[in-house]
Amino acid sequence: MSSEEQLLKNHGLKKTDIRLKVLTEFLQCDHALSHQDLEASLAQIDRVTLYRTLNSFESKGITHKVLDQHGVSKYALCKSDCSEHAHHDNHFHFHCTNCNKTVCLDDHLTQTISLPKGYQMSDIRLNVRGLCKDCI
Amino acid sequence: MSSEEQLLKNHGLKKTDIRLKVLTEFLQCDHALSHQDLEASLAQIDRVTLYRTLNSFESKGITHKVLDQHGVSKYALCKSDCSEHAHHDNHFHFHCTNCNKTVCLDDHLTQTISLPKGYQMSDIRLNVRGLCKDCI
DNA sequence: ACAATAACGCAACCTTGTTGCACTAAAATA
DNA sequence: TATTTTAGTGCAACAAGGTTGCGTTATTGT
Repeated sequence: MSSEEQLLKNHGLKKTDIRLKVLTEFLQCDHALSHQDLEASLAQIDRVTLYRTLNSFESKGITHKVLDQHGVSKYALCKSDCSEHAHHDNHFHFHCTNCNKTVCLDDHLTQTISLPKGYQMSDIRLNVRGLCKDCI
Repeated sequence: MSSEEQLLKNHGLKKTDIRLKVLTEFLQCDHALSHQDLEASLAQIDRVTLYRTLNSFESKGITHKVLDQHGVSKYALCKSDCSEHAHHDNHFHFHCTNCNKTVCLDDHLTQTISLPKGYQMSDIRLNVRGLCKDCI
């Protein structure tokens, strides 16, 4: 059974051509992919189906979503134990201001953040912007 | 001269009715405002003009832009010495997951972030999500 | 007061993303 | 294996956020 099929099975999703193709893209790629990226590499795929595919991957914990520097959604495979009800995607993300690629970083927040009185934190999104290795 | 007029003069923008009204909104408000917020409180304003107003405020350093948790632009007055060429908006922002209000926090990043080899950081966006004082 | 310049208002457009519905394919069951 | 259930797909239509072009109007420096 391919990695793609394994992923679908493990997360309780039916095996379909489109899902397998989209997963192949993710597995071959070292950065986060936008809807537009995927539409380009998988021509002839219906855009609505692709949106729905990305949404079910996210809600089943196969991928996590990150908004890039322009507010556009990008998706990347979850490293490990994300489940339907809890994403563990509080790691940082890097956005290249030149090529617009987004990559996951390994770092987590260590400093404490002081909030105004009465505020309650649930999670944190830290986005680093700059130039990636290919754009320096 | 009103604070609104002062702000326009200091940043080299012509004084117009619309700009004064938009600035009044910002001065009266303790959280960041979206285009939609402003369109609602300043009815009868042309939406394109409002977009252009917000863009010139940002490029002249009167306001800074922050993307909220859904990727929608919100604008808030800059605290002090932002100029045309350098925003100092590396402070954190808080997004309430209930009422969707965005506020500026005073904290800055103190921890160092390790990037992959060959990557270069230019700035950081840290967004805290949670519940604000009115939504707990 | 006047000319130069910047701002405004409108129409049209683009991109990202969603919803409804009819049709088709996957998988569970018999 | 044939059937039935269930989920996925494709299409049309729509909505929100945001931009561009262009003619008109207002602000400001002389």
